[in-house]
Parts: sequence; structure tokens; C-alpha cells
Amino acid sequence: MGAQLGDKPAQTPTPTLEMVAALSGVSRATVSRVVNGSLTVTPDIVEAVNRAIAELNYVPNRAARMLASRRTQAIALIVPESSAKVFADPFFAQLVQGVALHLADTEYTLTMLIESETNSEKTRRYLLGGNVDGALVVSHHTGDHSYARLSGSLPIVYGGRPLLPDDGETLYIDVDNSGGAMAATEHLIGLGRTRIATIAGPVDMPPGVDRLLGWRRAMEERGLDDSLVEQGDFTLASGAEAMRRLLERDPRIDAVFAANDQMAAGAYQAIAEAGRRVPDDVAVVGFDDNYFAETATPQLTTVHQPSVEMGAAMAALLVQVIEGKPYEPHSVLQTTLVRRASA
Amino acid sequence: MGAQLGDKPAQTPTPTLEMVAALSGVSRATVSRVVNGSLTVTPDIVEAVNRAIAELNYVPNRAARMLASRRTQAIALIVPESSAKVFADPFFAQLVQGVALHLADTEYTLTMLIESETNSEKTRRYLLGGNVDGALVVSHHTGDHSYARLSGSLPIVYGGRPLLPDDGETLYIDVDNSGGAMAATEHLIGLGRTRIATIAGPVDMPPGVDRLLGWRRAMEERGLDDSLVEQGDFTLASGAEAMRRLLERDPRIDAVFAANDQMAAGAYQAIAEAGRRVPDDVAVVGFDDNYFAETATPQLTTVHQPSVEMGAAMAALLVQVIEGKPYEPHSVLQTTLVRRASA
DNA sequence: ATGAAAGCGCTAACAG
DNA sequence: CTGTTAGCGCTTTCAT
Repeated sequence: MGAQLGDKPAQTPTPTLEMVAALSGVSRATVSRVVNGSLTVTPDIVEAVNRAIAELNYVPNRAARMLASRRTQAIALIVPESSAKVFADPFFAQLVQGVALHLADTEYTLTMLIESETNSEKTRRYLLGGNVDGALVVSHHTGDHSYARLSGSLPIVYGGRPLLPDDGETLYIDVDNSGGAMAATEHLIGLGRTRIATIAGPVDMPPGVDRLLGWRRAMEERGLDDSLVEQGDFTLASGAEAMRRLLERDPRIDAVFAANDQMAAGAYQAIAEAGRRVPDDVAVVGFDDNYFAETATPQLTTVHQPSVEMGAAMAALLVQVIEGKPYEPHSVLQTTLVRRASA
Repeated sequence: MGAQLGDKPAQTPTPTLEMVAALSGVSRATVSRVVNGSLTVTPDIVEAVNRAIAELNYVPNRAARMLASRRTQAIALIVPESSAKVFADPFFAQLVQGVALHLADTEYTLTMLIESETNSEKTRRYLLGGNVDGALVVSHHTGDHSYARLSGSLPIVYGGRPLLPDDGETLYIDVDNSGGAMAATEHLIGLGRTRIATIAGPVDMPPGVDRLLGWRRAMEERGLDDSLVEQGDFTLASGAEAMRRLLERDPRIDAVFAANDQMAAGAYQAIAEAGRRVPDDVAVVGFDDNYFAETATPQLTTVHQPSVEMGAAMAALLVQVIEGKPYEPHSVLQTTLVRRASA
């Protein structure tokens, strides 16, 4: 087992731009132009240079490029540690996937930064140190846009709207939380349910607020009682407890809209404990459309949240801003109701 | 809604090392020494320099540093696109989390690269272009270590053992798949079950092979029949089908070990279809310990795989290698049986 | 359209 | 222990 540090094999000297210039018989400046796709280079020369590049297997040195051009071609993805723990949250995984996939087709590179209390200064320095051209902040449920202070010096795109009404220039991509919640509730109403409760998320998180709003709006529109609200914190356990309280308040509840799938899963438990069945006695609709929804028994009807698309949209917006192209400071992605067996 | 590209506010000139030198009355070299924690600097000077740094809010420029020192302080995390799609796989998310968390405490930065067919050359160039000091490859189930060609020029640590017996110098962190499978099977045996089947994974994936091996070993040790094997491909659907075949071959099966939780979930379905119950009629044990296990009904007894730790171990090993410290080329992380309701 | 020259901000011998 | 001196590899005016 016990090998020690490998003897680095003699490294072929990394080809430099200078070597390419020599081989193709032009100046370094010209090679640089070719590499950067300048249009003012004679086709013949372009070809000659490209041949030399291929022959030498030349790869431009990113650091040198960054240093000389003062552009980094890199984007930071900041994940608050609290969220990192919830990294298990499929939402993140998918969002990151969307970001990464989008960026894979560009010249940008993705640097992941986990920010914790102990290294927040490090993160800040990193961002300010000219290491990236912009940053993406995924805060998921918490609408904390405290990086705002940096946004003067660096473009930042957030996932999810800010908690506080913003100045209109904060960049973010959000999903239509209230619209999704309304659709979910209307679906329940359409099923003929009338005593519809909701397990809401925390009021200090935009999705919590917006989803509750959507439910309420739908209920009001039909003139239904919108008082059956209990709060959870987006965890399964909190969903179960909220559902128990709900059932205690009104045992005749015939439907419930949970602000996320985990809480809906918790609701399942509470409903079962109460000796009632989903969906016959209580119809359930969740929000997110993640594993919980697909693997629950019965499978959960829920509001699909386009997380991959959200990641892609965030990345796209940031690149847009970085490159000085016109952009919309924020947009809202549509959600769709996915019908399964629970409602 | 329609704002246009923000007018960049007048940027305070980024402080340079030179400015710090001027302010503190020493040479740039000395400032550099202080910044890099050289021990050969007079305390008084160190303090003076640090004061100047604080005052100017100086942050070293990473690009310049990389260029001059030829070290990048960056690590690439390569995710094959096929896996990226399965990014939804909690295993990945957790592994990435482990990597990121470990790196957060070091001076290294994490760059995520999604490799697809269309950009594999780009990835290769990136790695070879001196952009990172090393790379982490997560291939999960497929033991594909095809980046081996690069490992001459760049240290690479894999997650999971290679499919083919390696030269002994491939760097990887694996989990004890066979040991976990054995433990799972022994648990089933301990429950008094005797007709124990297994839903194996593909034979071209190390975890598939190793988990089957573990099951077989446990069965042989007790002199039990080890012929009840059906293969799946780690998906839920394949698990359901395998279980149906198994039940058809021998309806009296009283336990099954599935090579992962998703397939175990599939087995649940097939068992229910056959009018049998878990765990009364058929005890089930899975492998992975992810959402599927926790949210299944009844909750799944399974083998816990330390994915976060695996990510951290991979990162730690790579850093070790990069920094020229002694290291073990590969290690195997322990798995633990998590008892729940299915067995 | 191309080349020459001057750095980008930092580190790393090498002196002293 | 500290300062001097060269670059690291590339981009970018400015001439030509």
C-alpha cells in the first residue's frame, strides 16, 4: 500500500505563445490576435498560426491572460454553508447543474465557494481580489442578499428574489412561487375540496411568503375559508407537526397544500397517524417536485420548480451583465403543476 | 423592468503590493514575504506591513501570483455529463459538498468542470493549460478512469476504485462496498431469513461487482444458496423488474439485498404487486442510505455510504499529493448498516 | 494588417 | 533579514 510522493516525470516544457510565434514566423502579437479571434488577421497567417498551435499542442496560460487583460473568465458560485448542509437538497444540486451546464458552453469557468462564518472574510477577499468577473449566490429559501455591498464592484446574480423590496437593480432570477401555489390550490378546489389547509414556510423566506400568498389568493377568489394555516420550516418533521396541529384544529380538513415536498411528506405521516388516507380523505399537493414527490406513496402531486433552468438563467444573466450586453435585471420562471396520485 | 447595463461606478484603484510597500516603507519583496507568511521577517516590519495592508484593504491578485509562482491553488472537479444528469443523485451532491467543505478550510479553490462529448477537448486543455494543480473525478458507479493519460502531468484523485485492476498508483478513495454488502446480508441472516436473494448492479461497475461479492461471501459462509441473483442498472424501474423475476423464480424468497436504495424502492413495488409485505414476508436491505431510504414506506434498512466524507477524503488526498507530502494512494472508507423498518 | 515595446502584479533567486 | 533584479506568459497601445 504505502507509496510515497510520486516522482514527477520529466515535463515537456509547456508551449508558450512565443514558441508558436517562432514556429509560425510571426510576432507574438499576431499569435495573440489569432488566438483571440481577431478579425483583422490575414487568412493565410491565421491558418499558419493555427497549424503551429496544433503542432505544439499549445494551450494559452489562463493566469497570464487574466493578468494582462484584467478579465478572469471566471464566475463564482457562492453557497452559504447553512445551505451547503442542505446541499442534500435536490434543488441545489439541480441549480448547480444548470449553472455548470450553461457555463460549459461558454468560455467561463465556475468556482465554487462555500461561505461559512469562519471564512466569510476569505470569500469577500476572493471576490474583491479580482479573481472572478461576477458571482452567483444561491440562498434558496432565505432571501438574504447581503452581498449587496459587493455589487458595486462586482455583478452578482441571486437565485430567488430578495427578502426586502429591492432597489430595482438587484439582479435575480426567481420562480413564480405565488402563481404555482395558486395553481396548486385551484387544482384542489377543482377536485371539489373545500376545507383546504396549508402548511406554510417561514415568513422570513420569500418562497414561504409567496407560496402562502398564492394559496390565500386562490382561497379568497373562491370565497373559501383561508384561516387553516400552520407554519413549518421546510423540513419533513415540521411538516408532520404542522399537519397534526391542523388536523387538531379541524379534523374535517379534506385537502392541504404544503409549501414544499418535504413538508408534504411530513403531512403524509400525520395524516396516516390520524387514520386518514391520501388522497381519499385528504388530498395533498406539494411544491418543488423533487425525490420526495416521486418516491412518496402515493406519489405526490406537486408544483414543479424549474431548478435546472433557474441555474442556467442565472448564469446567462450574469454573463450578459459581465459582457456589457443589455439585460433584464430580474425575471420569474414559470412553475407547472405535476399531477400524480395525491390530489 | 427594462434597465440596461449598469453604469460602472468609478472604481477605487485596486491596491497593489507595490502600494503597500510604499506605504509601509519597505520593498515589494518584503511585502510579498509578509503576505506569504515567511518566517524570516522582523516582527516590527511584519506589523507595519500588515497595518498598511489593512489600511489599503489590499488583496493579492491571484492571477499575478499564479503567473509568478506557477502554482494555481486551484483544484478541478470533473463531473462527466452523464453523471451530471444524475446530479440529482444525492450521492454526488453530498460528495461535492464534502469536497467543497474540506477545501473551504484550505487555500485551494474549486473549479467545476462538466465534461460532455462536445467539450471534452476543452476540459483536457483546461487541465493541461496549467489552470489547476490537480483534479478530482467523480464517476460514481462507472469505474472509468480514462483520465489516466493525464495523470502523468497532473495528479488526479478518483472517487471509487478503478474498474480494471490498476497499476497501484492510481489515486482513489473508495467505500467498502463488499464489506457493507456482507454486513447487510449477515443482518438478514441474523433475522432468521434463509432464502435471501440479491438485486445486483451492472457487472461493469465496481460497486455492482463488489456488492454482489459481499452478498455472495456472506451467503457462502453460512452455506446458503447463492443462486438467487438478478441484475438491475441501479434505477428504480430495473429494481422492480429484477424483483419480479426473482419472485417468479422462487416465490418463497424471504429477504432481498438490493445493491442500492433506488432498486430497493423498486423491489418494494414488485413485492407489493405480488401481494406480499415488507418486512413481514420479505425483508429488504438497500445500499447508499439516501432519500429513498428515509422516505420509503416502510423506511428502508440500508448500508450507509459516507459520501460527504468521501468527498473530503478525496480533496485531502489530492492536496496531500499536490503539496508533496506523503500519502496513501488509495483508501477505503467504512460503511455502516442503518437499521430501519424494512429488515 | 502586423510588429515593437511596455507592462499586468507578483514571486524568486541572488546579493548584500 | 531585506532589497535588487528579473522575469512568469500574455495583451495592448502605438507605430509602421
